[in-house]
Amino acid sequence: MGRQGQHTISDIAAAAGVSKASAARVLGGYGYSSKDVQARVTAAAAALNYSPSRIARTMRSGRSTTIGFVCADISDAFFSIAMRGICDVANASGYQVFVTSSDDSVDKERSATDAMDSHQVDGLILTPISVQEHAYLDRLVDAGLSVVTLDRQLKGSAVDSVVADNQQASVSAVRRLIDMGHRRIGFLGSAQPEEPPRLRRSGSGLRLDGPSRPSLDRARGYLQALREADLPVDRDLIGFVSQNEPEHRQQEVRRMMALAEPPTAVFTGDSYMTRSAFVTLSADGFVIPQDVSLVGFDDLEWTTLVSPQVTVVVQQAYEMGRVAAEQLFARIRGDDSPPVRALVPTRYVERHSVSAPRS
Amino acid sequence: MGRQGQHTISDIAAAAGVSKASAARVLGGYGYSSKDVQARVTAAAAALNYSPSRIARTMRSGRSTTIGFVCADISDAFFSIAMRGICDVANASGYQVFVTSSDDSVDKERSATDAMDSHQVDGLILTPISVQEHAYLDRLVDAGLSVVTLDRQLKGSAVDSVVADNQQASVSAVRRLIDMGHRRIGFLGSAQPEEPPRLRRSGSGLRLDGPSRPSLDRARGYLQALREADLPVDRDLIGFVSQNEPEHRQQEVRRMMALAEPPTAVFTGDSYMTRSAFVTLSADGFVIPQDVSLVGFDDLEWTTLVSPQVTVVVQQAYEMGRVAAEQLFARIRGDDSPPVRALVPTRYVERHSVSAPRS
DNA sequence: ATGAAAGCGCTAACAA
DNA sequence: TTGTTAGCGCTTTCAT
Repeated sequence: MGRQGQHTISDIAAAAGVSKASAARVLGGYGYSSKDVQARVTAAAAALNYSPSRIARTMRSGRSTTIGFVCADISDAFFSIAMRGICDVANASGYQVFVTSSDDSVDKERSATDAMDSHQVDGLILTPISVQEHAYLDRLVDAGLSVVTLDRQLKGSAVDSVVADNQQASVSAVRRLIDMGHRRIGFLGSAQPEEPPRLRRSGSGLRLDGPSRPSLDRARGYLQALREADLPVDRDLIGFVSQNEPEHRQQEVRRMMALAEPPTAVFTGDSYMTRSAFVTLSADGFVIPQDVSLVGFDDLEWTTLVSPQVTVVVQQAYEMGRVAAEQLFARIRGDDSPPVRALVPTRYVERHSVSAPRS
Repeated sequence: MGRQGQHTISDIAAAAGVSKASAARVLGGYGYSSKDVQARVTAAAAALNYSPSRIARTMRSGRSTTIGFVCADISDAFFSIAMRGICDVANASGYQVFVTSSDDSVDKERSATDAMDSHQVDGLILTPISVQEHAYLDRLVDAGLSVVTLDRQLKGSAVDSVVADNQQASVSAVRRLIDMGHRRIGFLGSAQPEEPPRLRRSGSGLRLDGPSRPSLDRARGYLQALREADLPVDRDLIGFVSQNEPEHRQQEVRRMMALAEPPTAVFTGDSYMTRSAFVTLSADGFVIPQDVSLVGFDDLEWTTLVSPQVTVVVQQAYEMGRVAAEQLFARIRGDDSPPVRALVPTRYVERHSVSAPRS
């Protein structure tokens, strides 16, 4: 009897009249054992309601059958849905999963990953804050830990990543607006304060430098769609709001709509911006879509309950979590093929916030 | 060097020129050690970037510094927000937390708790499916595991629970409607298919038998408010919809509004029912609140974005998770006072879906 | 096919 | 105050 009255493998072995090693072989499902021994051990385990100590197993084997998920904020809808996908895959393989929120703080992220490492997780899924600084992660990877990043990709690191097809999704959404006749289309997105977006002239248009990030890739898709349609890019029609200055979102919407030539359609790069745009436009008396069309990112419940219902590009959060976990388990099982960058498709859901521009 | 190139306490001891035990005392922060030894061990640990193996520590000490959270569905807003509260408390104490969704399946709940037990969690927070059958939980509790239930209470079990002040919140909300002049108030709630609510005549009114559950306690609050105001209880103004028949929600709203004397106000017992009521009433041409007032439970984002904004009773999910974790840690630290039933207050947020009844 | 024995990294008695 | 030693429960050689 070990941990608080639980039976140990020695109890089972004794009850079955075999050695610890034989009992372990049957219970662990490895090595050789005769039918007779199998039956006796199985019976003894059932009779004593035996459940192996995963801790002892981890200690000895080095594998814990646990993984970790470190995201910005588990109470955020996107992450909690992705978490569900991760858990479903993990649980199906007998794994348990640890979760921690990093609040977009590099320190918290670091201590979370370190803590999980000290619990010897077999793998880690995370949404890294900084796609630039990841030395501490590389150290874990070098030490043999399997890592998959979700929603973001590390720059210059050889870990797998799973992201939505952000740029292509944005190209399609903006192209759709162009096809309907819009010529002045605004883009409103968020930006990481630490790694602000840098727009640069490039020939006739603008180019967006820097690493791949959902917010930036969506802006890139916007620029690409304009370029492909030979439409001019107007710097005034592009707005980035720092994530730690949410009060600026409304200001940015107002600035854009107060332009001498305001946009006839607005494409927003994330759910917060979509919400701000919808609320601000409505509050300021703009009728959607007659006065201005709106296409947003992410499919939150409210987008179907307001009037008009909002046309959105949907990120498949559950699917992204599922794919990330599948990829992680492939690595845990020993797959050592080159790093992959999985693109999870998005869906364009047309509702009622888009129409052709007024004459 | 142990687990994939990590240093062990022996490495630190050797580097510091002391015994394993001394190094352990310094690193583990227990027992006696001289300043000199402390300094050398700390320096060695820092130099070698040492991080203790929590697995080995758990093995030896029996405490894992992990807890588990088993909820119905981690992608649900209520649970993911509660999870955040749990994590914040746990992480502040150096604990990691496992999460699993049970999908309201007794089998999944059972296998999830068993799995967590085999990982030797120091405590468990869960939202039990059945408040009646909990033999397997009692077994874990008897074996010394600390357990706190969240949002639901086990009937006839001595474990701590943390729930919203459902009945009182409902009394207040319904009383507010009564004070505004409403006499015919409808109640619409959800019910567990396995443990359906049983309404029974009791004197002049109706009584609701069965265990304490959020959905039932809210209905009880509704009944209590009517009773206290000496208003008659009309069975037709009470509707329960089974959770696995969501399509019946709309039917129930329509049935009630089609009554010869329809309600002038509706109180809904959960977020799903609130949503259905809002959508159905709007779709059917009822103007809220002129034709019918609406008070809902839970404060989801959409309730502030629709028109009219919905008056709600807010459950403080984060706070509930926080309180549950605090209680759990008190038990883990050895508190053996009698079981507590913590009531987390709700907030009544008046918005624009309520007014006095028409004449 | 089975058993004996070593040992994963740490903590906790105990001895010095 | 410090060091020695014995395990926690399991897996994994290595013999048999």
